[in-house]
Amino acid sequence: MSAITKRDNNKNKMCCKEEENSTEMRRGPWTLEEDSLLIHYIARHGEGRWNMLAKSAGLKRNGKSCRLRWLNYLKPDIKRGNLTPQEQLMILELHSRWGNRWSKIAQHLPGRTDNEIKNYWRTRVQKQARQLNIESGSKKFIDAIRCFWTPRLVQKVEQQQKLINSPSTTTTSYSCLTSDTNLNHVSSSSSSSSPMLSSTNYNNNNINSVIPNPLSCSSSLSPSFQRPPANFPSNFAFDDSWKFSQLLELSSEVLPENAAYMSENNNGCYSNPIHQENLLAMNNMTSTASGYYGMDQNLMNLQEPAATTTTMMMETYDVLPFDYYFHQPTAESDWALGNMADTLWNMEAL
DNA sequence: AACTGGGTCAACCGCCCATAC
DNA sequence: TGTATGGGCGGTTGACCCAGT
Repeated sequence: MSAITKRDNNKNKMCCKEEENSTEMRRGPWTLEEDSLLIHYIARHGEGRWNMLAKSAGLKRNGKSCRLRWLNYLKPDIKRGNLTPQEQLMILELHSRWGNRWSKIAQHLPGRTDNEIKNYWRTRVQKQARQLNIESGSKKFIDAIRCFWTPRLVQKVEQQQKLINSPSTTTTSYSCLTSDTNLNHVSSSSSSSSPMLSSTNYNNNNINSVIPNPLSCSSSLSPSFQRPPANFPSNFAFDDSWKFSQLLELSSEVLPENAAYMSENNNGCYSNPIHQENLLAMNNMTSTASGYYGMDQNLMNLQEPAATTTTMMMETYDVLPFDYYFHQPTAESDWALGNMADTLWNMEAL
């Protein structure tokens, strides 16, 4: 049932309450009349100064309530309906970067509100974690997302693209996350964009090679973080010509099978030395380290993105493919990967 | 038909920060 | 510098829906 219908159901109830407390601020569900007042007032005078706006508009609401109603429900560009796989994928990606920074995440999902994303995370993602009896934010949870849910969503996106594109073509335009301008604003002043999320062409065969088969995932993975292999190209750099397919090709050629190591801090959180020792050295770029669900951001020395939006996004996304590539599940999480494979792979999108 | 338990999501709460004075 | 106010944010609540019994 839509919120409007729900609101209508409450209308009589609220009206009665309003009569009782006519001099007090109203609370609870908004009526159509209130919505209309707010919409028309903002259309004439614009947003902001919410307390004053509430009074001027003749609403018996406090400013915060008006602001919330407008931003989460009435604003014209609010997108309705279920989150698409692309959007779900985006949320997983961005949450891995920023944690529960819902408003920040919402900025990169046009038409979606922080409240909606927060609800999605709590009702879908955390629910799945509970059902699997794993703590959301735990390492097992991270592995589950990386090894199963994300590839599953990527596959869904891929299937959608196949439907859109000619079935005869062998190369798919992986533009899922920019197709509806999700990231256009992110890299607005630069031609560079997220390796994982950018509009990038890649070969279907390579896609299949990096989407782990859940049933073989745990057995084929090294039990810890991996150093970049010795033959990893030292001149590899993220720049405008960077293509996701490059990494996919590398993944099949130089997937490290030894020199595994990991570090663990006092809190049992894993730090990723790759960022400090290798990626920084190789690519001379800013480490964003944390990136992983539930990690202590102080311990991980998470730096808030700098100055411009473009810079911020480049800095934060650049590491992503390496995270997915090198940050292999640990031995302790192998149980999860093995035991959860069937459950997760058969699971509908979050 | 009535009840129940779980899921969803709009709305609220409380805290924090920035700004004005 | 201290205080008041506005606004933003993440966490939580509770009304409602719906499927199962």
